[in-house]
Amino acid sequence: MRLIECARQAGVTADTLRHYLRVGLVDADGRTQNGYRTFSDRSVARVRFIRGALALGFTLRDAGELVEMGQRGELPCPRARTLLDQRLAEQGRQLDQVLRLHRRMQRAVADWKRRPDGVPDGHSVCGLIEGFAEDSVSAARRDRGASARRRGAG
Amino acid sequence: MRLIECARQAGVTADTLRHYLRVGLVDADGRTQNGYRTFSDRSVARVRFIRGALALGFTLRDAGELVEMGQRGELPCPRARTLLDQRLAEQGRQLDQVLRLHRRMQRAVADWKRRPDGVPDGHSVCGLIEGFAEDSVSAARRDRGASARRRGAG
DNA sequence: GCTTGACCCAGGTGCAGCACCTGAGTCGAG
DNA sequence: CTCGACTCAGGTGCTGCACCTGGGTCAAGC
Repeated sequence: MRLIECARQAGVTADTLRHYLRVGLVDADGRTQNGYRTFSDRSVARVRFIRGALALGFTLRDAGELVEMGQRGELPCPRARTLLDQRLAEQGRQLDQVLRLHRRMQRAVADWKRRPDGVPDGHSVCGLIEGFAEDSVSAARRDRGASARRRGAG
Repeated sequence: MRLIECARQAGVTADTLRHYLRVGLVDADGRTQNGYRTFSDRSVARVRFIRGALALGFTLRDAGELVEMGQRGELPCPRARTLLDQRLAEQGRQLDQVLRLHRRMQRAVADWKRRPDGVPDGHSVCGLIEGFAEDSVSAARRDRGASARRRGAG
């Protein structure tokens, strides 16, 4: 089958499948004379696996690693357990940050209802943002500092 | 002052400031003979404003728009209110998806504790992921469908 | 045989928001 | 005049695709 049929059977767009080809997560079986790629059911199954992995919070790189282990005859499941634990922990931290940002935004919306628009005095761009910034920037700095430390440790 | 000093006073890295220069959010005052960029206190203030905006959930593009309005002598605050409402709504949807993913991942972790590693039978890559996929892929498809509809409407 | 139109192809670029890298310049100390 | 610590400018890489360009395919109709 050709690219679009493989994509359809796997439930992804042609662009998505092409992306997986580019980064080496999926290989075509071969090429027709005019250069079109051909695919088999195995490719469909692999794309489905990748989508399942993404839906569980794995990265594309993780999915590639697991696929390669399978190809080498190793058992990917233990590695999958380890990775899932890692990704869940990362997700938790990310979730934390999104929640923090969300609360900041809610506070800003509420706060701004009680404030007039700033005057354009040449020093400030937007008094609302700058007025709110003293708290929120330092809060954001704390957040970023924490994530930077995590990256450094990882 | 030179690039790194401006960055330090604004509380960002040199790379971040260079990024803002590249995308046109900040301009240097000029160049020394050897091509080094020079900055003034106004640049520092602008970078601080951008960081404040980011910390409130605005995008870099939003920040650029507000800055330009200020330069044209318009009052950016009303626009900032509108944008913040938009960004907060988007954030809420994103938060929703992250929460969904988080719960999926937690369910998978719990589920996998009761399951043995799959056998490498040549058909499947990782039985754990593929066994969990039937639910989660369709759930993820619903999620993506919803976000795609939102993109289409926006 | 030739065009029209609907689809499909491959490979390139763009997105957000930077971080990292390369190769070169600067500048005081020895 | 060399050494080393620091800085500079501009290029590339990251994630996971979506969109674009310029062409090929193929059946239907004249």
